[in-house]
Order: sequence, then structure tokens, then C-alpha cells
Amino acid sequence: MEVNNPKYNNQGIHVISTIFTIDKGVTKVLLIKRKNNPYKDYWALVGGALYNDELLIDGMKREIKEKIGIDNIYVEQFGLFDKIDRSLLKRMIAVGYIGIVDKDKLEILKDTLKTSDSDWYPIDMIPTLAYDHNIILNEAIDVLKKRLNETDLLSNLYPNGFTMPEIQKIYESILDVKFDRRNFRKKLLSLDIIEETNKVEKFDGNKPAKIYKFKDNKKKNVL
Amino acid sequence: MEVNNPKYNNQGIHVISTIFTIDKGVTKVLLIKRKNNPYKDYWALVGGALYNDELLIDGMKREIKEKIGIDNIYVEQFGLFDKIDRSLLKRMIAVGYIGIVDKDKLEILKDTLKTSDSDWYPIDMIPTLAYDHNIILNEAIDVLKKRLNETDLLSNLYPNGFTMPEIQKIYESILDVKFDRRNFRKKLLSLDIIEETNKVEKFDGNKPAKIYKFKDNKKKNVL
DNA sequence: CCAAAAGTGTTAGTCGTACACCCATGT
DNA sequence: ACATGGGTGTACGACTAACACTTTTGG
Repeated sequence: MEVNNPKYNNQGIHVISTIFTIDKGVTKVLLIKRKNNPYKDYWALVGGALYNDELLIDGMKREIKEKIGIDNIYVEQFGLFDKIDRSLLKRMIAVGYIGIVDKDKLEILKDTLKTSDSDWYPIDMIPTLAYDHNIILNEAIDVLKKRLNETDLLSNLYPNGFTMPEIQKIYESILDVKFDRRNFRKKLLSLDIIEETNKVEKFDGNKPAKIYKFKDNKKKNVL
Repeated sequence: MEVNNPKYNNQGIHVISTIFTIDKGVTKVLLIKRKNNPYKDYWALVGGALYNDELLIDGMKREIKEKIGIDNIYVEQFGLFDKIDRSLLKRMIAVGYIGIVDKDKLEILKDTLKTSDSDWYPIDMIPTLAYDHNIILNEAIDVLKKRLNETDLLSNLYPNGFTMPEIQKIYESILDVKFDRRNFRKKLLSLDIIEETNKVEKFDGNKPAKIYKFKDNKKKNVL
């Protein structure tokens, strides 16, 4: 390889995350507002340029930490974005990541070195984003639905376990369908990805719900 | 983005293909022998560095053309390989591609500008390859099996149509299982990805077999 | 008419889907 | 005791898997 060959000496990698949450039945994605050019004051997905000495996943986690202050959330790769002019300064290839979090358990930074704001946007009310981030987000939404039963995406959401009604509402919100309670329970149990704990969650005036948790060896990755 | 920031000013993209064929029931992959350092005289997968002005898929097809002389075969993305030291001259991220071809219908070059040999290797008899190509190949073999029914991977194999026994042998070779003839036919027809032609293929002394072909709108991509 | 390989239909089991009643709790 | 929401079982239809005989051809 000729290291300085101009045909390929001006390239870089972006790592871009689509971080979702379910807020009262509405699927939302986390956007940040850019402080600097290019795309100053545009909303954007959380991400940035990979460093030379980082694995992709580590660069992604660093960017998430820098831009919204959150440590170590589980995200997984879902696609590549290679339009030649998607970034104007350099030839940048973007690697897309997906994660799902419980927004009420996190403290999202509003203002950082490179961001002036952050907020959760319903996925059907997304403004024009920086770069090709609208394209990345749309693909992420499709992949999110396909991955629910195949990967560990939901593992961030309930670190302390969940009840059947809770997790069913998550599935229903993301997939935009309704499931029969009995069949949903049977199906999820039959997938061999969750297990019962001996705890229950009590509500005011209701029958307590059993708490389940995801098995450790839960799901296989896909990409 | 600070274009010359040393944290990320020395990166590049590899496009690497795993091109499979089925040879008398044995799944084989195409390897080339490298003419130059690094890894001079090692066997390797077909691939190389992406140019700045190319889409990934176009760079992949250019590399396939340069290294084995084949035009325009169908390949699809299947994964990313990001080990920090996978290439020593630069930080290189590899994008893996998969394709399946009929080796008897192609004229594979043995000697090119950068290659001194090429050959088909059974996937359980692979030598030590250049770079991280053994890792890439192993992952490709897994993905190949999962994708058979989901994508257009088989479309290269039979541009002029195929008989049920032919395509069944391909499935059986790749998946390493046996199917019941009746059930295989029913299943493939039920997938709505193939259609009957009015042609038959005659064999010596046997009942002629109907020729089917893949529908144009056949399958959806996955990655 | 024989050998070789292609074509076809039926049955049993499994999985997914639809659906209604009982149970535990707090007030 | 009642209101609220959680837990459970059964019956039907759809899909998957097992299995053997008939058809067409060339020699």
C-alpha cells in the first residue's frame, strides 16, 4: 500500500448513534444541537470521528460520553453510510449504531464542548438534521423493529428487571401493534431469552406483577 | 472537524470480498496470492483500499475486476472489521462483502498487476491468509448460510434459470444438510422468490426437469 | 422393458392465534 | 366487597416435517 497515494489518503470514519427511548408509548430519538460549523445550530444525531487508536465501539461510546455525558450504554452496529459527499471536508464513511435507553433513569447533558442543547424527538417529528443524519435515522428505525427479538437492544432498558406488562408496552410502542397478553407472555418465554426472578412489583390496589430479567447469554448479534 | 488532527488523520477503508462457489457439492472460496508486501506470497481474499471518489460497492467491484478480471458480479455487505492493528501502515477499517458465482462460467485471472495466482479453496481447508482475512472469511461463512433465503446472493449462480434438483444441491452444500425433495420444492415455491419458465432441461435417459428462475423483485437486503 | 432421476399428495405434529375467566391487592 | 390490573388454559387453523409411488426419458 502506498500510504500517500492521493487516491485514498484523505479518508475517515464517523460513528453515529441513534439512541431511542419510549416515552409514554411514543418512540423518541435523542438529538443534540451542534455548536460549531459545519451545520452550526443544526440538530444532529450523537456521533463524531473515530480516533486512530480506538475500536469502533469504543469511539462510539466516547462520543456518547462527550456529547451527552452518558457512560457505557449498550449500542450495536446496524449499517454503513458511504455517500461520497456526505461530509465535505474529507471522505467520511459513517458507521451507524442503535441503542435503547430509559430516559427517566439518565441525566442527559444539555450543554457540552460541542453541543448547545439536547432533546428527545418523536420519530415522526424529526427536523432537518446535519449531514445525512435523517437518512441514517430512518434506516435505524427500520432496523430497530427487526432487531427487537434478535439482539440485546432492550438490555439497557431494564437493568433491574421488568414485568410482562411493562415489556409488552415497549414492544407495542416500537412495533406499533397490539399483542394479546397471554400470547405475548407465551412467546417471550418460549424465546428462551428471559427468566423469572422471585420478586414481584406491587402497584396500588392491583395484583402484583412478577419481575423477569433478560438472560445473560441472551441474544446473538446480527450485523 | 479539524482536518489535520493527528487523532484521526491517518485512516482508510478496505473492501474485502469472499467469493464462494459450489464445486461438486463442496463449498469453496476464491483466494489470490499476493505479489507485493505486506504479506508477499500469502494467500488472501480479493480486496483492497477504497478510493476517495468511490462508493463502497463500486470500490469492491473495481478490486474484483483488477484482481481476478471479473466484471459486475453481485455482492452484498455483511460486516465490519476494525481491529486496530489489522493493517500496519495505516488505521484501516475493512468492509466485508459476500458473493456466490458459478466457477465454470467464469474465466478467473491467475496473474495480474498485484496477484501471482488465484484458486478455489474448500472452506474447511483454508491456509493462513494475509491480514485478518481468516477472521473475515469465517464470519462470511456464517452469514452466507443465514442469507440464502433472505437476499439475492444466489442470483449470480443461475442467470439462465435452474432446475429444482440443481438448486436443492446448492442449498444442501452450503447449509450442509439434506432436504426432502417434495418439501424443498414446496418451501421454495411458497417463498414467492422463484417462478416457472416453460423450458425443461433434458438429461440422458432421465425425465427432463423444469427450469425455474428467480423473480426480479426477489429478495430484500439485510445489513 | 429397464434404469435413472423428476415429479407429485397425504398425514401427523408443531407452532401461532384467538379468546374468557379467575386471582391478588389496596381501599 | 369492590375495583383494578395480572395471571392462566384451551381450541382452531396454519405451517412444517415425514413419507412412497408414478412419470418421462434414453438405451
